Amino acid sequence: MSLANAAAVLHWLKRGRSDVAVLELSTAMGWPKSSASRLLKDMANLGLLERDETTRRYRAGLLMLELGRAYAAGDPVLEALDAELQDMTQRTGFSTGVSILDGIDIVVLRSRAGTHPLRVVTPPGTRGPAWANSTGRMLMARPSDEEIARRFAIFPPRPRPNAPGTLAELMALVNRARTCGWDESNDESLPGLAGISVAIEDIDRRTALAPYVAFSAAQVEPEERAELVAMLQDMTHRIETRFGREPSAPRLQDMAHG
Amino acid sequence: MSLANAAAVLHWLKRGRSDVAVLELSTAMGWPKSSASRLLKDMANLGLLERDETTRRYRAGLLMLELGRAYAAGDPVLEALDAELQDMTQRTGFSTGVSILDGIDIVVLRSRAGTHPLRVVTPPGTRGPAWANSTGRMLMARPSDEEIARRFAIFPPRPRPNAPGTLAELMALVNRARTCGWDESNDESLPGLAGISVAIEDIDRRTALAPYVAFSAAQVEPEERAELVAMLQDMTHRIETRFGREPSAPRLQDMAHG
DNA sequence: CACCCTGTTCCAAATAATGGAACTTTTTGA
DNA sequence: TCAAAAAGTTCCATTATTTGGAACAGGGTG
Repeated sequence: MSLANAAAVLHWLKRGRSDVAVLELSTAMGWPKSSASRLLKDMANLGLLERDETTRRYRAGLLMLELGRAYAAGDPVLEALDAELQDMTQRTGFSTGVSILDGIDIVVLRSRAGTHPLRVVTPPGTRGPAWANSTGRMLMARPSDEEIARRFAIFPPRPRPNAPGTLAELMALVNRARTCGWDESNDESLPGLAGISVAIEDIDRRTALAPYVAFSAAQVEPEERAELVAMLQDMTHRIETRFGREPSAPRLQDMAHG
Repeated sequence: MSLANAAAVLHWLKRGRSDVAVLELSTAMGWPKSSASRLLKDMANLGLLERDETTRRYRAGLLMLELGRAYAAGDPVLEALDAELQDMTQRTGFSTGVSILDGIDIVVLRSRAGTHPLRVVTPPGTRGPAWANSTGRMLMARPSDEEIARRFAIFPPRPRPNAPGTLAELMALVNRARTCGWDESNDESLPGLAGISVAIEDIDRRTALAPYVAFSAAQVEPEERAELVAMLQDMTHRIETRFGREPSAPRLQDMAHG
């Protein structure tokens, strides 16, 4: 089934290497050399891959870039968030973006780098650990406890010591996010990286979107963080009312946050 | 041949609609309903597409976003350009980016929106007419005249009155770009949009990259444009020397530019 | 120059894709 | 509210395509 094999190649390219050689693929997948060679050649001819003639290796094609751009393009809630976040980055200088939940990961849909010296760059398409992210936990506020428990049946290793390492620890954070309507992370996924996020329901796509602000953990004092929380909550409130929906989350509470 | 059909679906999604329904695809491709239904379902199961359960329509999947991000990621010249352009946007407030040539089109690889009120937003993956773009003409400075003539055997319609409409007009602009080492466009592809760009060889990828600045045509005076040209040329000069190559293009000349 | 490593081509056997028809579900409109 | 049309799905025998071992071709290296 060549389609399944082609999809396997793409998924394999997604996780890890940016490049594939024929023999590499052959051994990794356990396919005969001839099959690997033929499949890669066919995929390149169809525009799914590109071939570097000098190294004879294959990489993702331009088609992927173009299709990736179209992902979620035109979604009204997402576009509205994106526009507001751009203003927020301009006013505060911090990096901002929007993520969604995919299994136990978050995937960045939109982002822009801040103007502060320490730039946090997570371009659209970046995947990260949902359990070690404020965005991930805000998005996990929606699914039921059972659903979350099922996804984390085997709990993944902590990316950093600060991240939750057990289901109980994660659920504590998720519950905090549920009651407060916002969440923050500190040095949990990447060294020195901190973030604050909220969440908003996207009716069209039947998922939730999590707008976020990211900054250096050492860079921002608690008072300023409270300010950022308020900005994010005001933003979602504005957008929810604009799209004729009940503002869902409570606003502006409990800045102590544990 | 299911792989070819799947690729056809992806290319079809790229050009135009963001959505496909079964019957739509069936009629567009001339396939039986059953084949269209099966293929779309299979592609969704393999993660190439996503299905909107309410509308029963299919769209590109997350996989495409993730593979798109990886496109050209890690290419040293591209990353260097991207970093420098980010500074340039911060200093000047204008939108900047990097494009490549693909046939008679340009495709944006990297971009960021400026801070000026009129924002020119062309996210990575955006395709545009190379003949009606300063970036496109800078990139066409490399191929031979014959090669260009072959690509434009049938000359495409002008996107705007200002754009070249014949091969002769295009070649005049390309030759200007060749001698000057930079090019500008004014209201040629999109109403009121102007841009300036240069080009740099990318040895690794065996293509040329065109960094650009984009702005509102009415917004920027000739003196400031000269300034922008100098900034772009200094940037490429810096990068060329950093990567141990002869600076190729002449610098800082003929600002009148026709 | 010969060897090893990687990639390509070939062809018969085996497997998976194809498309018409029947069937189910959703939408339309009277 | 209900019937008819439209859109989508499933089924299955036929057909065509994928598959993989083996032989072949480059190309770099000692």
